[in-house]
Amino acid sequence: MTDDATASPAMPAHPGFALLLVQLGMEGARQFGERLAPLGVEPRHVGMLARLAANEGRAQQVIGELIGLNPTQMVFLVDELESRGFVERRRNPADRRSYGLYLTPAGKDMLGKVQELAQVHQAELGKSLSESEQDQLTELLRRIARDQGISGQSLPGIPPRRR
Amino acid sequence: MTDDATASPAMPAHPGFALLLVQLGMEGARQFGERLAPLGVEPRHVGMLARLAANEGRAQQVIGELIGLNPTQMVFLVDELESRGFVERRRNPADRRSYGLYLTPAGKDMLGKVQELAQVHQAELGKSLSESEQDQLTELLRRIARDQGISGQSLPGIPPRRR
DNA sequence: TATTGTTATACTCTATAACTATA
DNA sequence: TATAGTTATAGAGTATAACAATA
Repeated sequence: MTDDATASPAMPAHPGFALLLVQLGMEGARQFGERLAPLGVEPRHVGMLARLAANEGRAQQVIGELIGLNPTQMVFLVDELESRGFVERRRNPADRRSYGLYLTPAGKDMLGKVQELAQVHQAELGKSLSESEQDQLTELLRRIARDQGISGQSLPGIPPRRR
Repeated sequence: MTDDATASPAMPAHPGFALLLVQLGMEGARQFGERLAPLGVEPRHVGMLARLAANEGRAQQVIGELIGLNPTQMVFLVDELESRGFVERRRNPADRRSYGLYLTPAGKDMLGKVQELAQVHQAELGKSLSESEQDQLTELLRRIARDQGISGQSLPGIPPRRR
């Protein structure tokens, strides 16, 4: 484990919701990653694309701060997205040290596809529950997330800047 | 991420339960790891201890199979637990190539403490919900876990043997 | 020859620090 | 000198393959 983002409260026959959350979170992430693979992107790319869509034109390191990635990590991630044609670096004429990051049309297409995929993924994951049960679940999880300081903008898989 | 067990379905203002599960799973695991730290153990040790308690005396590689760890990983993990005095390797007289693994009294103590900690952890995580809401949540998550083939014995953080 | 456990090796990831070009 | 971005380097983690002892 990296920062050890993995845990296993001891294992009773009927696990509590804390252990279930970890198990389901990891399994869900894994499945989503598999669904993503045919599109030629990985989970980390998706988080970046989504963030970029909301912050077009801002400098690389500024966006890195928002996501919780250091400059080095940003370089590699943006390199990957640029080589795939999803992101464009444009020099800032006012300060030629910095770049503004922009989604290309292909990047926007990809983001749209990914969002569709996310819906399919969630439907598959929740197939055992009725629609109203899914709403219930969502509501309960949102309450926990809110009280744990997890926003809709928090990116899983990208550790928030520590210390 | 490792096997990239992390995902981020694109990020709407009101995230669905699939994204919430990943976010909460990772955050919960992280918090549990922090609670564990003062005891001198890490999440992976805990999963191992729990598995061992249910399989005392079986050979190292047999238990590794159960958990989904290869022989190399088992050596390191058991080394760590042995150096902490929680696990004992005993030669099998019938087949002197293999060891049986046993929890020491200290190991059982530690497992007990960890289980208490897990309860505290879950109480903290669920503090925003009433008791009946927590039961509801647990029930909904169990249904999903069952249909996704996740057993109470599945260890998060230790990828199940693939292929 | 096959199997248990161990050690050695290579590969990936991550984090830190050094470098460049602008300011 | 300070900052944006990049590159280089070192450490941790993981996976594969070679190895010694026993069967």
